[in-house]
Amino acid sequence: MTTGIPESCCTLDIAGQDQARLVEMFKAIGNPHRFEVMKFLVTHPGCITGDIVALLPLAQSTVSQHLKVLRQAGWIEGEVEGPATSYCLHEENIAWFSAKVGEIF
Amino acid sequence: MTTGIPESCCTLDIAGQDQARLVEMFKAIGNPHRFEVMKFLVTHPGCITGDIVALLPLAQSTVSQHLKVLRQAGWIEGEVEGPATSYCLHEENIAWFSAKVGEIF
DNA sequence: CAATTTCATCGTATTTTTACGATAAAGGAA
DNA sequence: TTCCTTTATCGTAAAAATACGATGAAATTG
Repeated sequence: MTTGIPESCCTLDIAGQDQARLVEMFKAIGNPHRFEVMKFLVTHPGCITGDIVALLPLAQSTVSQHLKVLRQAGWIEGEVEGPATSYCLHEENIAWFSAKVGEIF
Repeated sequence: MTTGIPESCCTLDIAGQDQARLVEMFKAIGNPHRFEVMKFLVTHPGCITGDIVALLPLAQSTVSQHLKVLRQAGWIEGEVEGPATSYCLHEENIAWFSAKVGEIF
């Protein structure tokens, strides 16, 4: 017996905490500047805030804010190294994101 | 010869129009209400605006606005049917999204 | 035709996001 | 210690997103 619902291109079979976490990741990466930061980190892992400030046409404080959004959403992680902070992609969370998107889309 | 850059969990190998389009899709789906609409459409393809209004704790005009955002980002398509509008997932665009995310993450 | 249903759009208020300059904290260099 | 570098945070202004009620257009109903 079938449901009568035609097959869909995706299931979107997700809910609760997982859904909220995924939506927050979507929101964080759904900004052109922040997406650029992510791209940059692929080829410049461990770079410091100043490198990212140089990349973007934005003030240092604004970049710092964008980095905070990416960090809180789980896309990146920052490590204090002396007076600087070095950033890397958060590989574990990105893998989670990739897997979830693969499951539901 | 290698680049000296350690392997990454993703390539994010995308640019230009494709990147802009993808970021806009991320942004549109990065909202809890809009994500719920997408989930609903999986199981209720062809439903009308009023069905979605009934789903969300929002005014009709607000829901209409969210539907517009999803439509403009390419997530859904609406078809006027008499006085109503019926909505479906935009399968082609969703397939594009899924493929792109799969490529770069 | 008149009344009703459905929904997109308009005008507007509120909230959130984005952006900047200034400041302060923390570490390294002189 | 005294500077200098680096960067997060604070305060605030501007822009964008979100939300609502009211209105009007379009199609169906009576």
